[in-house]
Amino acid sequence: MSDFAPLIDHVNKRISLTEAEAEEFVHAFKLAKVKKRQFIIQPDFVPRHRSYVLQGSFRVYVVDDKGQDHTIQMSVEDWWVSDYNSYIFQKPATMFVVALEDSIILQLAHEKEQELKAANPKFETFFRIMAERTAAFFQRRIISSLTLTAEQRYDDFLEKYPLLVNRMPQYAIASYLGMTTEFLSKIRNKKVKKKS
Amino acid sequence: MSDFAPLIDHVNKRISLTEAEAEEFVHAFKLAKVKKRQFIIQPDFVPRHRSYVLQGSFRVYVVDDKGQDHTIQMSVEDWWVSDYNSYIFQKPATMFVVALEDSIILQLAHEKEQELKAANPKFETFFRIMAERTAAFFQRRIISSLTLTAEQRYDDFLEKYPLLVNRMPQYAIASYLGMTTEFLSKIRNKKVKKKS
DNA sequence: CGTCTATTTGAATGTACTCAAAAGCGGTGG
DNA sequence: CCACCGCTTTTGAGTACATTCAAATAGACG
Repeated sequence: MSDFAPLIDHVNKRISLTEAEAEEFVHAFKLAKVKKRQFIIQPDFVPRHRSYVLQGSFRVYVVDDKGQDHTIQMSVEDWWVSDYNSYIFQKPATMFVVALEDSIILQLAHEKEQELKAANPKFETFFRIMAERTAAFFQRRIISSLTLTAEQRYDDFLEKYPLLVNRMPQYAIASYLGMTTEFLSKIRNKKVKKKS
Repeated sequence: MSDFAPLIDHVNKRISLTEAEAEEFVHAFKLAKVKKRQFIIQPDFVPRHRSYVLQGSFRVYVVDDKGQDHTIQMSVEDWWVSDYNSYIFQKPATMFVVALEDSIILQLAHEKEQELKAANPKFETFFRIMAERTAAFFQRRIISSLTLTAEQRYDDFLEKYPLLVNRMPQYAIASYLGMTTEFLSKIRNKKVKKKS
């Protein structure tokens, strides 16, 4: 039961549930343990779940024609993780989702999500709010990629996600911000010099 | 009444409404005519509506520190237009939304939207689907900005929105794709030469 | 401790930008 | 209906931000 407490809190921040509703909601989820370096989503397979991270961290990335990979999302505790497009539309994934540490997640199967939404309009509201926030989040990222230089994007990232900086590998952050690992390294090094 | 037909069709593609529901839905909207170059959203004002475009076209853009503007969205018939973040969270806008042609829109006030969602779970579902598609759309754009070169992004745009290419000014397309007008002009010119 | 992976460093290169000026185009008024 | 004005697009030269490639160093894990 206590495994589900963080998820219930998470949902209650967005809509307010009775105890029975909370019970019903979390009951749709399945606890899963994932080892470091294990993939929970791979290209060409239809993602059957979206997952709420209880413990650990994940990286979502795509690989382009040249074999370079680009981080689409990083997830830690209290975040969700999936190949958004593919999960929502139940199409074959185009992304990899890999655990960066040993992790524990709560998985919601796509059909269970449909049942929840059909069963109670409150749940429908919850997923609507989730989607809106996701869209808002993505849009902010688009704006930052259009308006900022590589160094500014990194500064922005530092400010918004100070905790992620020390937890995620450099190459993940660099490719999330749309630059090479080498260039991010140079930016960081320049900053260290400036401070002294 | 027939003014609302395209909107009803639009909604019915995503959820199915009875006639009475369709009536109730569109009744929340207000028809507005907008002259070319007129702004329907400006920074610092809280956007009171989101708008469905019946006729005409709009450009949504932000202006950065250096005074350069970046197109966030372009909208034509059967699309929605707003400053997404600001409308959803009812915060002061950070974007400009301007009519590129004389246009006709159906405006939905934020409080009316809340009433619709509260009145009928189907409407809640509709807005959830809208938000999901918006998020999916934004994510595709993030991926293209991370993985493609300027020329590839333009090719991609040509393929996805052949109709917009001839209707939108070059500078709008260029800044939507994250490049300068000059550079897009050079890309286009290079293609013309190749063809001959 | 040794191996594998991640990060740093440097030099050469490239993609896309800046700035400036010319050309093209469309709308408006005489 | 033409001529002009303002805005958009084109063109070119010089430049900058960020990449590529290669090699060295540091760090993590078994």
